[in-house]
Amino acid sequence: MSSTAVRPVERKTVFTIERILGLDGKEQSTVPVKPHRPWIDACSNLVGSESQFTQETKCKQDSCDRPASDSYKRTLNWYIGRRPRTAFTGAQIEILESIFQINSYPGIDLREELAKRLELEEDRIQIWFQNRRAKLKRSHRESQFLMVKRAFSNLHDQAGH
Amino acid sequence: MSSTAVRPVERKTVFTIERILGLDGKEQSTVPVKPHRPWIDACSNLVGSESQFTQETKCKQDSCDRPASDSYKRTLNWYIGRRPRTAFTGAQIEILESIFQINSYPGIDLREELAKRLELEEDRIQIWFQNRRAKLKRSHRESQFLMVKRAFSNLHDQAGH
DNA sequence: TTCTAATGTAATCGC
DNA sequence: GCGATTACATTAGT
Repeated sequence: MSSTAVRPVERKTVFTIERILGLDGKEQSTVPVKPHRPWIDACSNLVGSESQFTQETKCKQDSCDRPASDSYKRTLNWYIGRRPRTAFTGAQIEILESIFQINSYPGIDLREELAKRLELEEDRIQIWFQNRRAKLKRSHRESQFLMVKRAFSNLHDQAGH
Repeated sequence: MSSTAVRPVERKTVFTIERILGLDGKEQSTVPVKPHRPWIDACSNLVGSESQFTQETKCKQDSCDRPASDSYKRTLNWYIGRRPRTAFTGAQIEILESIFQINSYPGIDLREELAKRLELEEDRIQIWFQNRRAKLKRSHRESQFLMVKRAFSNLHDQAGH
């Protein structure tokens, strides 16, 4: 496919098998790595331990691909037992937000303190601040984009008349 | 002389947790975080641009009101801020489903390809696959639940006689 | 009503 | 820690 053929018409890209399977580009080097799941211990050590991962991994990732040729990799060992999503209460969010206004990079001691106060694990706090910073960054990027766009519109308007 | 005077309080830290928690909920001049609404650019850059986001955030909250008039549904402000629901055609669904059978995690290149073919935005494709995966997972959970329930019933039946 | 497109965000992985 | 991506819970449109 990649070889140059003497064709008058260059065909558009086609649904190749590789592409549909998400295999185009590279081959899978799927070494199943056991992810870090500390909270699983409590609830699932009764079942046959050998089938737990082989089965699950397979059924979720038998179609999982390698880094696609022109973009990102979704070649992660697909989440086997993902931590149950934490639902923060309104009061917790309120506190976290107010801290965030003052310090968006709380050190370990402040995080521990918060964890104690809010009755959350320190890990949840850390993740929350990470995601919160990402959100802030997104919003900044977006408003910047809008401002640039608007500036261009204004230029156009002025030039047009 | 050698011993320092006993002071009841000597505080150097200003931002203690207590302090931060003490003023919770009062003056958070939080910069309103803007949601990601790329499609607004295309259709509403003529209107007064300064009110665009202030309006939209609140209208999500109390949007659960009746339309003032049925004919103007689309133009009323409770709709602002949410992408109009995409209605896929049967043919589009058919293709998407057939791809999904093979690969439920299409990479960016396959998604772009699909987008071109089906005349959809790549984002619609991505969201579709996300929702489709969620649906599959739901159905798996449900059937598993049924199987477990049935197994229990059988146990009961056998034990009961 | 049911199903599902869209949204927000917690959790995950790789760097 | 960050960027990218996913899963999950929820809202809302048809």
